[in-house]
Amino acid sequence: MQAKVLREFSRGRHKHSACITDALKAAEHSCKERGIRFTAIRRRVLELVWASHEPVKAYDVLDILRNERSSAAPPTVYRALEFLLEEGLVHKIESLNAYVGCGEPGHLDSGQFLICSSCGEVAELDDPELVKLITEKAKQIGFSIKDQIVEILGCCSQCLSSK
Amino acid sequence: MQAKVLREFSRGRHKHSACITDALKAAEHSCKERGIRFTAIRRRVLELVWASHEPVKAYDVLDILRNERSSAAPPTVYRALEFLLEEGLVHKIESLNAYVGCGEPGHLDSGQFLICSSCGEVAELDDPELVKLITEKAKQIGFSIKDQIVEILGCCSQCLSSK
DNA sequence: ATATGTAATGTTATAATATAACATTATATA
DNA sequence: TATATAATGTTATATTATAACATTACATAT
Ligand SMILES: [Zn+2]
Ligand SMILES: [Zn+2]
Ligand SMILES: [Zn+2]
Ligand SMILES: [Zn+2]
Repeated sequence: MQAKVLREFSRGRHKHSACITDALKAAEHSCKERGIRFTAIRRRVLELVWASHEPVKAYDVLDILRNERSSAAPPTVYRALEFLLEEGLVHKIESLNAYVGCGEPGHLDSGQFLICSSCGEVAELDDPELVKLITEKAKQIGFSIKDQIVEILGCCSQCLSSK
Repeated sequence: MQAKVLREFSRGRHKHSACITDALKAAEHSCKERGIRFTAIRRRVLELVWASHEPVKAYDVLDILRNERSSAAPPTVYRALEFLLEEGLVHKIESLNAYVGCGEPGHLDSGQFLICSSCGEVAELDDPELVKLITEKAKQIGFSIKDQIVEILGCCSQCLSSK
């Protein structure tokens, strides 16, 4: 069984503007469905997080936002990120203190992240088999799982083949 | 197949001083074997990281160190932690920005951490089966693994049974 | 024992990441 | 339109981590 890829590596040139518009459209839809406000700030922060396939730093988002909105300050960004995290629209990469857009808003389990140390991009998998094994292993020692963080460091296929 | 527990939850009262002395002894031995200097600062920082079964913050270590050594400053602690991380004597819990002692210095793979949100303690597993599955899943999409981070959040058996 | 190079620590400053607390404004709906 | 709630503005500060350079300790060769 192969893992489902929620968020891909960019794999060379592709029409990334489509990644962004898809993500925004999905977010809009998801929020509308849940009766939740997808404000201009939240939308713009999500757009900036999706600027590339690399994880984005909160203060890099802030630097851009400051040029557009004089009132932008750290809480502006962190509140928007908090909202987006809660709604499952972005994920935090804990080992990088950085954020990535979620390729499939609203999927249940938290994904597994592949981090390429060569190109810096991050992909997201959703692998029920892996989640299940982790759950079982924990259960065997009497531990009850609420959430799990899986961040896999290495080199993506694109970077491997271009060596 | 059951995961090997490298670092246990404390499971109620136990002679924790033995955990500390064991860890220091193991570290001393490991460093001697590798011809590496286990200085007083490094030893003391490791001892403080092992103060309990909960992960420890760098600045909490620093606060204690300052009372013992007037020259203690952030680099004092971060350098010691960096050394201990490199030697496999401690691990960083990325999702908490905190550090735990390694229950079995020198084991090869990075472990899997169980974080109890009730008591705050952290256990470490070494499960080759899990490592293997993660490696295979990554391989299936052409990704080559260098390292992996697994942090499992939930509730430990001790806390579950005391509810 | 002394010189020499390297590793470790000291010291000061600052960068990077994140939150607290309270004021103001916008939005929904009664 | 009044009211409650959610969102944003604003200022300050907490937390986590590193840069850069000076000094000291240690191992080893002479
Ligand atoms: Zn794209
Ligand atoms: Zn890559
Ligand atoms: Zn103990
Ligand atoms: Zn517990």
